[in-house]
Amino acid sequence: MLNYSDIGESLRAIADPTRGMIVDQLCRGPATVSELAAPFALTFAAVVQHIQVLEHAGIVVSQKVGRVRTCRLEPKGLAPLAKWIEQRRTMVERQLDRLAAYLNEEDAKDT
Amino acid sequence: MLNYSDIGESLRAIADPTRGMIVDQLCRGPATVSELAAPFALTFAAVVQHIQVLEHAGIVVSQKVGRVRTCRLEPKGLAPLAKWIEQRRTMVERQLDRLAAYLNEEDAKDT
DNA sequence: CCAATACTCAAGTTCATGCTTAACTATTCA
DNA sequence: TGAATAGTTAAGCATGAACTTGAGTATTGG
Repeated sequence: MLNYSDIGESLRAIADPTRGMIVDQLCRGPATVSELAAPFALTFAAVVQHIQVLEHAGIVVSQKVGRVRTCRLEPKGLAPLAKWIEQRRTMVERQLDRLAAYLNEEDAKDT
Repeated sequence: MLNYSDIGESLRAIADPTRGMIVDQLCRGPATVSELAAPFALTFAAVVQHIQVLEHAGIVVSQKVGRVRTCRLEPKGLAPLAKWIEQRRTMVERQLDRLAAYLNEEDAKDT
């Protein structure tokens, strides 16, 4: 069972609006740092810092060729997060099932 | 296609460690505000504020009976988030497939 | 009815994070 | 070689979010 400590960092990484939109952008394919920075009304340095956070969290990988750094999403990066959410969703479903079963039981007693 | 604006609030809601652990706890079943507060070295008020954030984000629902408020996870609360992540994961997979196909093509040319 | 419980709310403080500035390195190209 | 491009890094500022305090309401039990 995954718990919060397993996903905290990636969660905090994508929780920032700018970083969330960078992920959205990288979904459409790899991009350079300049390309990623272009849509934002931020300094270059700010965007670089965001990319560093995403890389440290294992969500983005990059490689530098010459003076150009190209970033892309790490395929396995979002996997633990997906798993954590899915685990919680199924547990809540099971809770609902148990509740329904309990209510049926009570109902049967009454009649 | 979901984009960041659709999930930003729920993402920011669960990105906080305390709130993440509250969600973890609620996974095991409904709990009162006092029960949720117990594990933390925080004031009651702080935990109440966290619960309010989770409720506002649609992740937690609660009802008050007498003086006791009982909280549980909203089954649909994490659904958009799960969908957003899944969309991104499949898009990255497709990128990898395209890359593999391209590399195979190049390979064929060389031989 | 009084005390204890369970929670609510408002106001003020503190601290982390995001942002900018500015100075720097490395690469490309004319 | 010199200028432009692409990115890196460090330092400091500033805003918002998390937290505390303190005072309040509503409910329960003896």
